[in-house]
Amino acid sequence: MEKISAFGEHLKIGGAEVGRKMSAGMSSMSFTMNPCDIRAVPNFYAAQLQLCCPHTPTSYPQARRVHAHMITSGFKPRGHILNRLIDIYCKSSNLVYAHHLFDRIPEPDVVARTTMLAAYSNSSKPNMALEIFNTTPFSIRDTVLYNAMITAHCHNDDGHAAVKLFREMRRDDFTPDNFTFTSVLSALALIADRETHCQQLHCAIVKSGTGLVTSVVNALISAYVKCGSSPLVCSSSLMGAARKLFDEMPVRDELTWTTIITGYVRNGDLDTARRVFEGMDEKLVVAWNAMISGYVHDGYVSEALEMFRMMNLSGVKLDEFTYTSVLSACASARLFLLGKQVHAYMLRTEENLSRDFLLSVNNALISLYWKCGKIDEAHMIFSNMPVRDLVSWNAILSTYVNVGRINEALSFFNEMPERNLLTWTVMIAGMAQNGFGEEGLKLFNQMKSKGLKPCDYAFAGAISSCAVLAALEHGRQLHAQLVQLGFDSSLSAGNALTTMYARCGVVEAAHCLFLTMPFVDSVSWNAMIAALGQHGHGAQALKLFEQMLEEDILPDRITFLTILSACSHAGLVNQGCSYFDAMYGSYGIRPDEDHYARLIDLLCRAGKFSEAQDAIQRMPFEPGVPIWEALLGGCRIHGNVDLGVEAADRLFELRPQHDGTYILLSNMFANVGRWDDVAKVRKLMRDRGVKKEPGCSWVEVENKVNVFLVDDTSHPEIQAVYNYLEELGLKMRKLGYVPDTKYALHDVESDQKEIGLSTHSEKLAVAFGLLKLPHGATVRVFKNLRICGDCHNAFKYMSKVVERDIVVRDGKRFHHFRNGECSCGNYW
DNA sequence: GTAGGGTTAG
Repeated sequence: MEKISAFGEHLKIGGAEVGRKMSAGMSSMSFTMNPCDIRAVPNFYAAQLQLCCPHTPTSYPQARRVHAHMITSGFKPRGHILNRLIDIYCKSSNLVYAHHLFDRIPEPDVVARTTMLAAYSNSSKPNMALEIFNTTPFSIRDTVLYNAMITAHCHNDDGHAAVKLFREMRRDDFTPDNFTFTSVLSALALIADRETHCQQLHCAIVKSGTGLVTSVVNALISAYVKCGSSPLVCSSSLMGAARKLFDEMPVRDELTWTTIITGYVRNGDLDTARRVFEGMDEKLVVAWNAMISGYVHDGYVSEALEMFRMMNLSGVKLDEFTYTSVLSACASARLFLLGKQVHAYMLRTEENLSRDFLLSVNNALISLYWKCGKIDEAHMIFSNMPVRDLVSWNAILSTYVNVGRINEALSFFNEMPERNLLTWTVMIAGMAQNGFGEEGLKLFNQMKSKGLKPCDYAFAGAISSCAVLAALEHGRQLHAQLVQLGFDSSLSAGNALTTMYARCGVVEAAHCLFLTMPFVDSVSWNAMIAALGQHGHGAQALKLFEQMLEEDILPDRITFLTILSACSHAGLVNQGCSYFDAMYGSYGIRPDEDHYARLIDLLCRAGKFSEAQDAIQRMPFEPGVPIWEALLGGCRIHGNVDLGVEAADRLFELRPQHDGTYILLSNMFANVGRWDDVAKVRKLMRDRGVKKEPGCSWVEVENKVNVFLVDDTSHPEIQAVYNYLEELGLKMRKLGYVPDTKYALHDVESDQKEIGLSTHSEKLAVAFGLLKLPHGATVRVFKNLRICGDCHNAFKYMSKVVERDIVVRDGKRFHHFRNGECSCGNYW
């Protein structure tokens, strides 16, 4: 035997000298063999490859050196040596190279096939994995191959396929082993009707004799836990089954403990999770992390931070999961300084932070910064990141979406190297929140055409888009799809549907939905209270609010905004004022400018101008646009010209290009017959180049949206509409309707007063709806601007003449006209 | 050759 320390000098195989051709890198190798014995060669290579430890950074260069040696020496690897090479290439992410080798094997054995299959599955290439499986002759298949394919289906999020394959392998007499059970159990998390499967698998495991194997019981516990977090089953009994397994298993390992703890965390039982955690002898990082993230997820920020402190004291090494959870806790509690301290502590104490460590921490930092209102700083972190992943992109996208900087968000969206379901969902919801309903629906369809299956959040975004557009039929269709897909118990979708039905004018449907939702949160309550308020059911809105308090749901700033609006719409001044006082007094929520604006609105509508002015004086900040707008609106209703002019002046300073102020001011002058001032306002508007947003109304008929503008002549059936309006006008006048010409000025550009009135867009849309919708059906019309006073009056008469309900949503609120009355009680 | 726990983006 000859000791060889460098290839270059000595190695000869089969008489061929190969050493000089080897790369310099080979000189680091050292091994012993008999160069004359040709039979030893495969063993020599096998031993060399055995030294390459997969998943380590050196395995790939080592394997390449050995491989290069084979090539130059003319050795053709086969069997287990080839399989080993393929395996190392796969595990060091050199899939192309591995495939190249695999492809040249005339009849690859089941081991080579399994290796390649798993590699494709791990690299998100499910079709390639499936192809390998399907082309494997039945005669050489074995349990391991099936196990790998079941796992591949799991990686592809196809739980049903995994379960189906499990059934097939049993039918074909392959015996499931530990790996089979752990894999198929993890597939259950992906399917909806998992509970039965879980119990059946439990039986099969007991029968198979693997029921006491720790890894199998761990997977079974995990499966029961995941069944329990499905909203439609009784979680306590399933958690009970999981706990029984935990208590009775002979040997527990690290995974067992963390599985049961995360089980309790996921099922919202943090107290039990904590007790089990306390029972652990040696508390592992993963268990600490599970507890911290559980507390963060359920909003127990101080407990999460306390856990973090204790963990740090216990001497366990903190990892990126710990830091990201803690930073997320700081973000959700808006504890900006603490978050920065945690970050600083990490930089001070942790050494040699890996790429992945920094990546996930930076991702968490982006959301800490934006949630604490520091948008530019969040962007700075994003820009300075040496590597970004999808999470980073989604975080920065959410940043801009959430502050309503939709154009910037859109450019991030377009720039992103890859997108996932969450990306689309954020963008769709962002469009809807910012009033771009059409764009929201367009993105929703685009997402589907890319083959992505929308989740309930994505549906919620699309449904909100329908709410913006008042596209009731479209919204109903999405609702039907939700039910078909089994998302009908989803909280986010339910909340979106409540709002959609309300904003499309069907407050009854909104209420019905709210009452049948299996789970509700404060958003649901807020949505329903807002729905009732917008539709003029002030008393019902307040009743629902009281009910919310009785059920121990804490009101938030949004709740009070909706309550104050409801009081304002229904003229409930005293109640509104006392709720305003209770906000801080009883619930510790400081009123912000929007709350004050609603208070001013409430007071002004009731003509209490001195109280309104007092409130403005008392505000702890300078009044801005919402305050002056509310004041001007109230002044218009009550003809308080002096105060109105003052408010308008402030608005001209703050927002000179906004048309609404000019229109309100001009209407106010018109109301009191100050025509010279009306003319002055119109001149001012012209001089400043301010254009009035054209009035536009629409009505949905047979799933088609029909849009009407002022003096419309473009709609194909417009002549019939004009004729019908004339016919209605005669009947209305008989009942006492007199057109109010001063509202003609609502449309500043129209000089033909009475004619102008009869052709307001809302009148055209209502008439069209009455003509086209089935007899007796409620007509629902939507207008971009506030409804005109004369139209408001006319619709009251119209509802009596035609004996039908007419619902109009204008820029501010809903009006339900029935039998000569309007639900708004003439506040609008 | 195959499996199983914790994180950051709504």
